[in-house]
Amino acid sequence: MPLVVYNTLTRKKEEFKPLHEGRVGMYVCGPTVYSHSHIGHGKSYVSFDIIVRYLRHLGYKVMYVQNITDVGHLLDDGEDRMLKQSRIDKAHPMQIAETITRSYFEDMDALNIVRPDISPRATGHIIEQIEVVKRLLSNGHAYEMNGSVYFDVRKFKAYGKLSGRSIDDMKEGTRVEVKSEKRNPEDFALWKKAEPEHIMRWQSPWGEGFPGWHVECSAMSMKYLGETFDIHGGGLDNQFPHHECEIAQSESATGKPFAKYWIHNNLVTANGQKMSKSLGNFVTLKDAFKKFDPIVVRFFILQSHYRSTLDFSEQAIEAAAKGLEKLQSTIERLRAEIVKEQNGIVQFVESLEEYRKRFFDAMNDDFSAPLALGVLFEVARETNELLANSQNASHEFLVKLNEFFTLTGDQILGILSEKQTAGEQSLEPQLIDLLLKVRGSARQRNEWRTADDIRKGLKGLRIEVQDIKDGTTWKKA
RNA sequence: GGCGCCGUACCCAAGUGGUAAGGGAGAGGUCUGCAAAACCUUUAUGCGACGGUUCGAAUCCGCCCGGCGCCUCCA
Repeated sequence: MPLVVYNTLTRKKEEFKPLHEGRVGMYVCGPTVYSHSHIGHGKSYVSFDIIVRYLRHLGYKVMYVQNITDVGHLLDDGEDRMLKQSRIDKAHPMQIAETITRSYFEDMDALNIVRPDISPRATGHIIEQIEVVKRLLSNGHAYEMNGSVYFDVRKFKAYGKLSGRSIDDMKEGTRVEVKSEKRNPEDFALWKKAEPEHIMRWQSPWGEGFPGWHVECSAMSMKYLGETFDIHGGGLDNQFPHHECEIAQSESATGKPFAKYWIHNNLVTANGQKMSKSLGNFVTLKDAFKKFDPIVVRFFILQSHYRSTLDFSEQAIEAAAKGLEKLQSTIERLRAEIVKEQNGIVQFVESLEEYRKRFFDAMNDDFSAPLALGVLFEVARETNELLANSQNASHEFLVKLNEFFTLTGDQILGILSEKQTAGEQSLEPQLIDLLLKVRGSARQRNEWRTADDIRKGLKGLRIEVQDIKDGTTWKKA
């Protein structure tokens, strides 16, 4: 089964075929850096992380570009997001941008998200953006008005092809306000004239100003990936107008198709309502990490498909935490067992190859991580069964199993990291082992009080002790 | 008003024409000094309601009910 992806542009699943053999150019809309990321951002970037990891697993050389928006994102009242935050925090907008950018990467790293190859800042690409605007002016797709430049939407016939709407449909009931400066209300700003009090300003052929929000993505994606590239991703809430406008201005500027595949991830809801900064019903990743391991958050996100909404609740994420723990403890036991010499012959009822096939079929079907996870749980159940009678297992098979989990759970899904290699053995585990040895002999003498005290004491230090068939294991809680 | 999505067990969530994955919670059991883990068994004659197409529908079509998203701030 070849990889198929759902393309928003065609509204159906298509076989994935990159423009250039073996290579994939991928651009994903990054954050506007004015406040800390929340679970919704987590879902978005975890989803695209899976896509990048999987494409790389398939052997594609992926160039992954994800922008950082630090200028030009305007509010309803026309104020720049960054400027508004800088006024609130009494800080320079670039201070905010820097702080939040760092915070963003911190959160993404915690979620075990592979960093983009390039994270271009909008303010670092003013020249490139001006170039796009100039091209649009010279070929008649844009017009200048009092120091601002607007895109003439009526000149781009295909406007609406991504979001499936027509300009005429949008007229009724929209929030579009008629600004006298624009020829048509649906036109959007490519470049805005800076008022005297506006701090973020750059010199341009049309006077001092700043770029519009949409143009940064066109300029930066084309700079690093070429005028036509493979995948453009982003949140569903950016499908319109942002992505529609990107297509309009890019294709008008170059005369070439922009992105071949458009991938949109769905949103996180809380009590059925979209989690968003403006609604204020969001949980920041930093807050979530105080209660849950970041990998639990990642796992929670992967339990639903990227194109489905995911309803966030403590109950749901706690259930996820337990599920992940089950999976992790299976892997831990497997890896502990693997170092022992084993001569058994017993394997699974269903062959590992069958499971492998089901896993990759799931991933090939529009990156269905939830289905793939289901397969991992089934393999884990069989593995546990095998390990319960470990003398029956063949060493060779256990190694194969470990390879399977490493490839699928660690490399592709990013939730089952390989145990830290014991390069620098710290004192801690040695002390714990020593303590457990003492406890073991106490148990042999039926001194249960001592044994229980040690177990209780270690639990207080967040170390969980478990007695198993031939010995005692421990893990950090 | 326009465009679009969703409704599957107590909770989360796959499945998009062949007879309901997976996780959590609950119940019973095996193992066990106790605890924990693990394993086994069990929990939806039914997928919002009603019609229709079909040998066969959660899946396709129609209508209705309920929820949500976008329509120039959002991942």
